[in-house]
Amino acid sequence: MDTRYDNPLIKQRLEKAEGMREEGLNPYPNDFRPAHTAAKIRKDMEGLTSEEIEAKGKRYSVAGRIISMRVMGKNTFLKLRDRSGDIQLFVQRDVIGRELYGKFKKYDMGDFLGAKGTAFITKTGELSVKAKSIYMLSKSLRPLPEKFHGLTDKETRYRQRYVDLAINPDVQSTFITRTKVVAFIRKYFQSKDFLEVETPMLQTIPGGATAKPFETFHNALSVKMYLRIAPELYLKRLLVGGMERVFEINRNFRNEGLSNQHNPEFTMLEFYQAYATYEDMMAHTEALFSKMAKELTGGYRISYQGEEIDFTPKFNRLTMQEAVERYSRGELSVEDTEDEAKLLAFANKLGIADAAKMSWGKLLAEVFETVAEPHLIQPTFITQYPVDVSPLSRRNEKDPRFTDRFEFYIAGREIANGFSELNDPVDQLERFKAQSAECDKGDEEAHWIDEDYVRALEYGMPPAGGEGIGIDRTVMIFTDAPSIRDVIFFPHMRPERTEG
RNA sequence: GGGCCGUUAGCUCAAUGGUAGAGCAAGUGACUCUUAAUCACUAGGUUCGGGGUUCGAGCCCCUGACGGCUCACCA
Repeated sequence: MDTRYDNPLIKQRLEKAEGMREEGLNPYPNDFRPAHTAAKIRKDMEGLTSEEIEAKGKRYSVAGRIISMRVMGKNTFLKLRDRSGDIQLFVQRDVIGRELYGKFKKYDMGDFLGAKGTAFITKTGELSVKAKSIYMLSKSLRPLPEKFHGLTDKETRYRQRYVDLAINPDVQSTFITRTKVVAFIRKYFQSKDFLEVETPMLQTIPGGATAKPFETFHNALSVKMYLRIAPELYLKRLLVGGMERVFEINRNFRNEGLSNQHNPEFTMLEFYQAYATYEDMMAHTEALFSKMAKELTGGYRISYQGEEIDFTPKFNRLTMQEAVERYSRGELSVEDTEDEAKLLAFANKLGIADAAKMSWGKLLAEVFETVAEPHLIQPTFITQYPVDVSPLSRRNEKDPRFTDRFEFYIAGREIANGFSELNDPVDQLERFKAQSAECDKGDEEAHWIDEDYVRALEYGMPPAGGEGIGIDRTVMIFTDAPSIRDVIFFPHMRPERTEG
């Protein structure tokens, strides 16, 4: 049963639309072509006096959504919003005619309107368009939220993002910044001779990360498939094939919990460069973030949730062990972290669950995450990751307990993860097998054995560095967004109506 | 998944267990330079759903749905 028109506010508007049809007018025409935007008019008239503007007499045509309307007898002021911003429209009965003005007064906030006219400045100093003619372009049936408080209910903002975008001005600018971030990244890697590629989202062996995948099924092939948790293993197959510099910006899917920093599908940049190491990856990261800060904000310092983040190179750099020492305030020194008993005692003190079952490397990583991670506010590289938490990274030549891997932190969050790639097929197979054993022990996220990937490595993969950068989290930093939901147009939620 | 908080008119919010209100939006009228325009009048509600306690429930209890924050897991 359709109850939508029970709402008197919607019914009224519907009746207005029907009234137009009865008069032979289409409430949804598509024959008006605006030649100008609000911003264009502003730019044209910038710095001119009222007299100069009127003397120009240039005719404009604009279109947009009515976001406010003040009828004052024979005059009406309304604000029109287009993609570039807002422009005030001044409509007078004696200009557009008594009959049209009478109909026009019944237009509603939210309607799309086209107008033609000349620019002028009102007595109170606002640049406006004096309408010579107006056109209803699309009748809005649902009332928009209130003009002063706007729409603040987060659930409605996320579920009905179109309303959020239409009336909360900062929302569009957040997503415009998102687009700029992605565009900047493309430009950066293209300038470094990287090729943008696309690899499978549907995979039979979900690899390249440790995470629970979404499952699906391909009917024609009659095979179980998974939405990818990372593109990594495919991109490295491209290295095997001789594509020495590749990057991909695309969605990953992980069947895990949601939070302020986790959406089930999220966007990841991954890039791989032959004849490079994790040091080169850190250099790219530093260049990318510092240049991006400059391009987006004009400077190296930005504000995130009340903290100043400084992207002036060089970024901080600590080994994992050094970070533990520093942020445990010396309670667990670098030397202590070498002592498994001391490390375990400290982990227990921190309340890390199942610490006794963990290997030394896993324990170190857990302790690091608990004690140091939240303090890594400024852009910081953490290096020297233990081999047992790094199944795809190249071993450090001086200390085989570690890999040549780093993670990049901003505002206490992991933003990127990069390493010198493991290209020894024998070592890789052993690590897959070790992960497989973890899997048998019940670790649902342990890496699967990907035989074809090992076969690819057996043909020979050039030494390489690779990295993944979380795009959503990066955008959060540059838009001062507290939640990942604020930088994803349509964040996932439970369905709003539960029928059946 | 755990804990805490929330859900009342289109929106933003009120309401000791005692007739559910306001502002904006809407309708009617006034108004030829407004900026959250102003003024007058009018209309607008299954208080998230279900059950219970009570003479009486928006409020108390139980239960379900959805969301926010947070912890756990992860990027």
